[in-house]
Amino acid sequence: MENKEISQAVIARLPRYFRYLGELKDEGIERISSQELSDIMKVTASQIRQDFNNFGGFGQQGYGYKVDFLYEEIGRILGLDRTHKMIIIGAGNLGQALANYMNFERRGFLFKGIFDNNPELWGRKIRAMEVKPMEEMEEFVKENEIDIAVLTIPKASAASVSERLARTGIRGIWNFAHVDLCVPEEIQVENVHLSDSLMKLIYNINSLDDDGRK
Amino acid sequence: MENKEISQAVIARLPRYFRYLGELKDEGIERISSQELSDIMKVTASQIRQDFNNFGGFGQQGYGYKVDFLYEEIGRILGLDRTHKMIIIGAGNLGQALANYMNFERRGFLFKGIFDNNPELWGRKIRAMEVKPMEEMEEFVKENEIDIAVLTIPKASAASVSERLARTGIRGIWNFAHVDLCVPEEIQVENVHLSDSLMKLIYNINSLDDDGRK
DNA sequence: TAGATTGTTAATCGATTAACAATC
DNA sequence: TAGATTGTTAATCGATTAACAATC
Repeated sequence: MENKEISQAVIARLPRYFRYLGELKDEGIERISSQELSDIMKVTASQIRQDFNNFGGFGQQGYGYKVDFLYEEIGRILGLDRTHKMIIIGAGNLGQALANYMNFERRGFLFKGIFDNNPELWGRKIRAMEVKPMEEMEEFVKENEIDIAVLTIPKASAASVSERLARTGIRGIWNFAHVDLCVPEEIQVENVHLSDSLMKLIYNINSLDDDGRK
Repeated sequence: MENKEISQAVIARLPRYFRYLGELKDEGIERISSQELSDIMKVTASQIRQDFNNFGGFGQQGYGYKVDFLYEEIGRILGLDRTHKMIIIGAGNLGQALANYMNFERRGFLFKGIFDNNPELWGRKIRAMEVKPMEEMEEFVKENEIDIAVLTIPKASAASVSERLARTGIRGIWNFAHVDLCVPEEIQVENVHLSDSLMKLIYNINSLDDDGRK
């Protein structure tokens, strides 16, 4: 697809563009200029044009961007035109919450299985899926050509589970465990460290009230 | 506390330092140099020293850093030496998962209430807390001096709820709703956009397999 | 004291913003 | 054609890294 390495800063902004364009589309808006989008999204028009141009010229001089087309293109860039098969590892509260979140399916994220090593949970149904024992994980990943594993397990077991996953040919790990995983570089890891996020919020709250303003 | 504005890039790294230092502490390690920490954390020693020095000199030339002391200091900087009162708005799967996550309490994050506008959930117990109707939110925040609201509600209601929250004197919003909130600047917002995170993972997976390597 | 390692300044790198020529 | 707005180059800004003097 794209070969010139795109910076993670740009990639991190794509889903937000995608979200706003989707909303514009739903409102029936057909065209938008970088300046108008800039006003709505509170980022510079310059950045918007730079970002889009990393992937080719999506606009038209003197006219702007076709909302529909741009939305589709960004979706394609993000890989949302394909489906992705996922399993959840750890059927605790968070694992179940993610499994039950319908909106992921709308975007082509398909939950195929959920695993836990607590026998009490085995067989319990979560959205058409039965919780399976961890022992069955490797075979399941291979048989069902799973792309992504969602790790919602305690930090203590994350290292060993991710090693096991690495040997199955999985391509990405969405990691909610509170550790940094160490996996071969052909496996992508996206971390969601919730407590880090909360700590950042706390810092910002406290830094604000010292001098009133920021 | 600190007045010279610290960049968000630095602040975002603090929780990770805190985590590694906690682990070192648990292992009984007393001192560490920026170079050793660099090896473990895979960031440059230079960055580590720069980051710490934003908040004052925590080390000692020729010796390094005292793990214990540094851990405490970073905890203090992040505000983890105080307690923070929180409510959860939206008692769906995610709201319940967060409510049940014990580890937050260990760090001084205290869940004081959980609200939902679904009458079927009212009165249901989640960890010593009864789910309350949304109508009681404002009064509850004021009476209990709540600092932070966790928004685990659908995007459609996020705007109106955050407006209501803004009038209660809340200081921060931990936003899991998939929209950008618009609140007065004295209220800090920390977004956790799960689907954005997942899209980023998808992009990185796909960008990798085109040319084998990155 | 000699050795080690910080704190801090200077150099580099990368990302953002500004400007404008190209062009629809 | 004239006006608008992109695509893209150049300028700026900020963050990271390197280097080294200060000092424990």
